[in-house]
Amino acid sequence: MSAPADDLDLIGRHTAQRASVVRALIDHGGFVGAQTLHDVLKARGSRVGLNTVYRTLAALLDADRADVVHDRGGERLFRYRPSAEHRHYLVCRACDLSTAVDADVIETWAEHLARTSGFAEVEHTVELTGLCPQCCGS
Amino acid sequence: MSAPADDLDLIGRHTAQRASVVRALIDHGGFVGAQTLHDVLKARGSRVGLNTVYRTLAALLDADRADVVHDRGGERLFRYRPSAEHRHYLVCRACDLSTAVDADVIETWAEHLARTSGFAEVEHTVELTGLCPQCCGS
DNA sequence: GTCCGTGCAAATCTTTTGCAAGGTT
DNA sequence: AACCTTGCAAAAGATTTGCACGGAC
Repeated sequence: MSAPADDLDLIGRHTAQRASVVRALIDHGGFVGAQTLHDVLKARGSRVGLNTVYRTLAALLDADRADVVHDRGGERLFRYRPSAEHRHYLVCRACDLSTAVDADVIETWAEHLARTSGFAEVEHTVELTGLCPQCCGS
Repeated sequence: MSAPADDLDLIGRHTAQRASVVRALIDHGGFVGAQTLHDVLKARGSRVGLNTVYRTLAALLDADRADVVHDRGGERLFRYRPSAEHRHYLVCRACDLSTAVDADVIETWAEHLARTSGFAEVEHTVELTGLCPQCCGS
């Protein structure tokens, strides 16, 4: 079981609202939209404002404790990141199941590109989607 | 010089509006937002509706004649793709200068992932940003 | 002539912001 | 007590949609 308190230290003051947002994000286990997370919290009885959800997620991103991808509708989906290390994910387009993938190749390539392109402060985003074994069979 | 007529064949009927949208996208040379493109067209005197710009861009994406990236504000930026082949770009965060990069490594990695992950129809998006030589010096 | 594309405006949707009230340190 | 955080509502911004008209085939 994770300890949201550790994460809260990274994103500001300890409040019940932020704790419940972080807990809900962790419990969800995969990528989830801010509005969906808000709905989940409401269903749980947590009276948390939508903008608090947004701000908490933004703070987690700032602290490198969350990853973000764009879904096809332009909505941003967030996923909790237990460690502070950079990660990439393969997400199922049908059920949203997401799995972290080994992307050392990408990191190496990105570093090489940073050195040879003349560009500074090179950052990269990699989004992988597909149909998971469960979904491509059905 | 490119021939928009060839592109129009891919996206539906030949109309002056679509031609001007495609022409403007090509002339721009880099990534540009739909609304900005609309402004450019207005400045040129082309009375094209914003939704026509959106539809034309969507049609180009469908036909693999355009690439899209997300800027930090959530806006989608489009770039004309002369050939139908898959490409990746390194975009300057300051001036939007974009250059295509050699991403064979990525393609190979993505294919490998598709074979080993159990996922089907794996697609990938790679977005690279940095500060170009012009901008990181200033 | 038929059907698709266009334009205008309104609607939709996500995300951000203003401000007073309440909680944290 | 000082300052940050919350919540509500409204604003902002991008993209899509409804519908009547006009052009393409």
